[in-house]
Amino acid sequence: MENQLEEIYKKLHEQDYKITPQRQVILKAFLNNAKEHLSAEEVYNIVKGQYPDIGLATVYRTLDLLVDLDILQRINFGDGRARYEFSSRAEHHHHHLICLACGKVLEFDHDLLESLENFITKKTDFQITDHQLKFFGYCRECREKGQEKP
Amino acid sequence: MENQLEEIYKKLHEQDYKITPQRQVILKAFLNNAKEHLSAEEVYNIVKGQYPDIGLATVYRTLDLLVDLDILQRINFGDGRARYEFSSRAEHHHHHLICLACGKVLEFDHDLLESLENFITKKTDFQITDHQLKFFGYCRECREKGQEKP
DNA sequence: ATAGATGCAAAGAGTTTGCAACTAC
DNA sequence: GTAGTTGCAAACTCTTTGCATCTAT
Repeated sequence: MENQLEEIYKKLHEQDYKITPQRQVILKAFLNNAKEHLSAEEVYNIVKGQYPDIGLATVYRTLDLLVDLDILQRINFGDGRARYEFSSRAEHHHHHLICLACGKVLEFDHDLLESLENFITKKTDFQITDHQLKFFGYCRECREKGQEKP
Repeated sequence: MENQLEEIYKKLHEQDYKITPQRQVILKAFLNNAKEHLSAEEVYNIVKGQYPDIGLATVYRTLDLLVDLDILQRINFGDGRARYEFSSRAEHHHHHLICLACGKVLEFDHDLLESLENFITKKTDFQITDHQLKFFGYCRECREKGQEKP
């Protein structure tokens, strides 16, 4: 986990990007909240604690950079804002279970979509580099606490 | 195809929604462009031809209504705007192949995700009602016309 | 007749950008 | 020293909302 940060710094260095304190606190926010899917605003709020002068624009620019460098992956859960998680986590493929009642996002590990990818590429000549599989439904907690949403 | 419209009108009637000319032209826009994944603005531009006084807000309100009634399904392809397709098409499940170079969205028919849904529900106690599977990559045309994006 | 629907303009939310000041290298 | 980065505010894009007017039933 700690040398994940070193590797990222190295990657930034190699591409002549500077390792600014702002970028450091943003990366640490993701490391410290590895189970979350943080939005730009959530990152901003976390990071303001350690670096109060940071601007929201810097957060957006850093997130864009990290996505370009394939360090973060941008995901959209349909709640009107982009969310981010480490790409390295996406490599051991997991899928997202999005609760339609409370909006919570659970994860489910599952690596068996490669065969489908190969099949599709064979059939359609579309070269697949990545996939995202989302399931929508209702989590146990929401089903238990009343049937507001069946 | 034509009685699909009748069914939708019936559904609107049953729920005491009025069948206004604006709603009619919007629905027809989707019927006439069944292969597209139209955005609100695209619908607006199509529909202005037949009904020049229509407002963009009406398009948004109608799309919301049709999503609520499960006639349309809202999809997000990561291009910063919501897109829509008939839910009935989603029922015979197909997945979206999104080209990272040109943004084109191809489709691939495939119905075999139910077993995975059942497996996940069993494992996690998350009750799944729907899923969305997107593949990202490069279409043949973009691969052929130069390797701008490898 | 009347509940619901519309068009317009203004407001909101999320994100991007121009620019002068700053800083990691 | 300098190219790259930052914070701020303004701009932009997509979407939603308030309200007076209109209309399908």
